[in-house]
Amino acid sequence: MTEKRNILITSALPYANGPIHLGHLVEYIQTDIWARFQRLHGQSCYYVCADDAHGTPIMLRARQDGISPEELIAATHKEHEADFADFLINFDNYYTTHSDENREISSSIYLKLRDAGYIRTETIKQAYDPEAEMFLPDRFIRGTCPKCGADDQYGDNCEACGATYAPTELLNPVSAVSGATPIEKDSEQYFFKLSEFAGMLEKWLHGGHVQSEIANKLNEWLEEGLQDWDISRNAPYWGFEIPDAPGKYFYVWMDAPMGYMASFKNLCDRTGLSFDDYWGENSQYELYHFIGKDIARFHTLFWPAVLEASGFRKPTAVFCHGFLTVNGQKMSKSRGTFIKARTYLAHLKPEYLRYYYAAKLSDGVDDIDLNLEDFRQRVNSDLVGKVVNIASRCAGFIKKKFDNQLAAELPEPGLYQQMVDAGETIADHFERREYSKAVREIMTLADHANVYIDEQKPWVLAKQEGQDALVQQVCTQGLNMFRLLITYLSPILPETAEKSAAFLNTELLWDSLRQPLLNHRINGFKPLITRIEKEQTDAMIADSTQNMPAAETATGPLADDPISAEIQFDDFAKIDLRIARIVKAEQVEGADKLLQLTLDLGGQTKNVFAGIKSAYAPEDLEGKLTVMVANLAPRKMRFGLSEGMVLAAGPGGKELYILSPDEGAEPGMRVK
RNA sequence: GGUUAUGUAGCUCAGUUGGUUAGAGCAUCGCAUUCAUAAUGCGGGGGUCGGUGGUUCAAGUCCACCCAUAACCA
Repeated sequence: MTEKRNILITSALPYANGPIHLGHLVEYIQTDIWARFQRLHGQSCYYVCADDAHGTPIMLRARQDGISPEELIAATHKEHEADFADFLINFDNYYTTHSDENREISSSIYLKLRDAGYIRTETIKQAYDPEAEMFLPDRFIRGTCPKCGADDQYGDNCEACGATYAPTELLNPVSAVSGATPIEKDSEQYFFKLSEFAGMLEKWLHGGHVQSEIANKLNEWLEEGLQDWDISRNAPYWGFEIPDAPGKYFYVWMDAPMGYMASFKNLCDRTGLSFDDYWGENSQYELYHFIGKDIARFHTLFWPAVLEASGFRKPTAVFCHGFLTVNGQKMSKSRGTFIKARTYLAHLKPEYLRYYYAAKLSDGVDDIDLNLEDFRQRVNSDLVGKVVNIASRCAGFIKKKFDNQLAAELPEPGLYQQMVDAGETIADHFERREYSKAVREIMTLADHANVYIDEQKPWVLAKQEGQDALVQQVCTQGLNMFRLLITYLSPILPETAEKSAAFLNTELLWDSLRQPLLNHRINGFKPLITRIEKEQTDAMIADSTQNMPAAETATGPLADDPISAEIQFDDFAKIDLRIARIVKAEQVEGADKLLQLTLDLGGQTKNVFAGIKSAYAPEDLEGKLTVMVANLAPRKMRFGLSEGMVLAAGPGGKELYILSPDEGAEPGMRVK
């Protein structure tokens, strides 16, 4: 083997004001698999992380809960650590940004930046809450969007129309802290001169340190021109005070990435590792940050520039991943798809999720979808039906007939060798973070193994005289193939790998796979993974579903389009609604949205142009019963006379739903 | 609104520099099998590759515009 690599990797620091959810776990699982793979492959790989424990939201949240920020972050730290441990995330250190190490590192980096002339101050106007006596981050100002008029929008962008703006442009702004109207107030801020690093960053981003999609994005920012970065916040603020500036604190995004260093420093101090070997300016060791695509800017612009400016090495690479959707949509508390790590664990084993994520992760920044139906079927079919089944169908014979003793040779060494050789491709996929390809490759091998057993039919041989030796050999072949597969899967399924090692009575090491297990006594087989039942995922969703108070339901048909003014019965009675059968439906030449319908009212037919082309094909409508406004005054349209309306609901486009009566209704009947 | 991505079978995804009849897994259907946690094997059906134009002998792949989704916009 070539010389051992020295690797340090990190996952982004989760914010210490809330629980870990399945979206977070995409990243921790992705990183953990990579770390485990590197170690399994004989490399030195340290994996550190920490809670991101500073900033206004934590300060306010603690205040709201009536506890100190220290108490809040201590409690959250405990929860986070337990969640990660139970998802088998194997950190070498899980620390916090609110630590002595981080205070020292961020202060010393700041002083280096200042002494090198990379810090300047400038007085700018900022939003200020006169009642709470504090400056307000954009997110803590709410008001009416200046573009679309939507109420209760954040100070930086509108969730309704997507517009971005300055908090000062917001109409009727209020502080989310006190409800007071914010005023503008001068404040002296400390800026890091990011603009001086444009040349370095330009070079860096083309050096293969980021994915192409991220490089494109960085290019765009560089072309716009880099502005200096405001790294200070005013008291009251929860964080570290800037050494030479009383009342000024480091912006949370300044000391958060330094938390990577601080966590590692803490590990070094405990274990005797050399911090400088990893972070020194000329370090030859590898450093990787796994992050979500939303925080690319902080890790690929600010962070390399700060490291460069303060005499540290820059990351070897920053790996971005996409977001998690559940059942094809954004996670939603009201749909029950905002699933906390803890809630998941109450119903399901962590390895199911580790496997499913692995089966979908690539080296790209695409979002991945957790489709719960697919999740169940995929995990059951791949892990239980294919992989573990190989062990399960061989183990019985070895136990019953051969007292758990494996044969002295493999009947098909060629097949075994093929699977050993495939390990190289699989390792390559893991290395390049193409886990989905690695998984597909491993499952193809599992298919081969099952085909082999199916062809050899040990259950038939077992009933034949004098074939015992062959039965033993076939099952030995099968179990050795299982050993290969589960070793390849061990970065993804550490617990099952451990159980399998106990079953096979051996260690699972990538490098010893070349040598099959022969003349070897194994232990009794117990089910290694059980199937996911639909009840389990259903219960998890039910547990996650929060009935949102009506006030918080920001969107939805009723919120978007409130109920109209009250009417009297007479008003309603004027409308003559009738059941109608669509006897003919056809395209209207030249019309974008219309279909021409011929409606039978039981003896009388009416011609109606309906704007439902985007949602219905004519052939799907013919023969259907629906409801029409029969006494609507006819209206001459470009394509002919329309003699009524059919009733439909929905916002438009593909989302249009025409009404249909329950069975038994007949054309011409009045609807009342 | 701008930018960067994404849009391929019911579901989840592959499709290299444009090149025969667009692939896989799961689901579904049929057959076989019963060693195995109702697991396995063989076979079948299923797609106008988001839409519309264009470049080309040839477009899922390149270009333009449009639609939808996501992230970012200090």
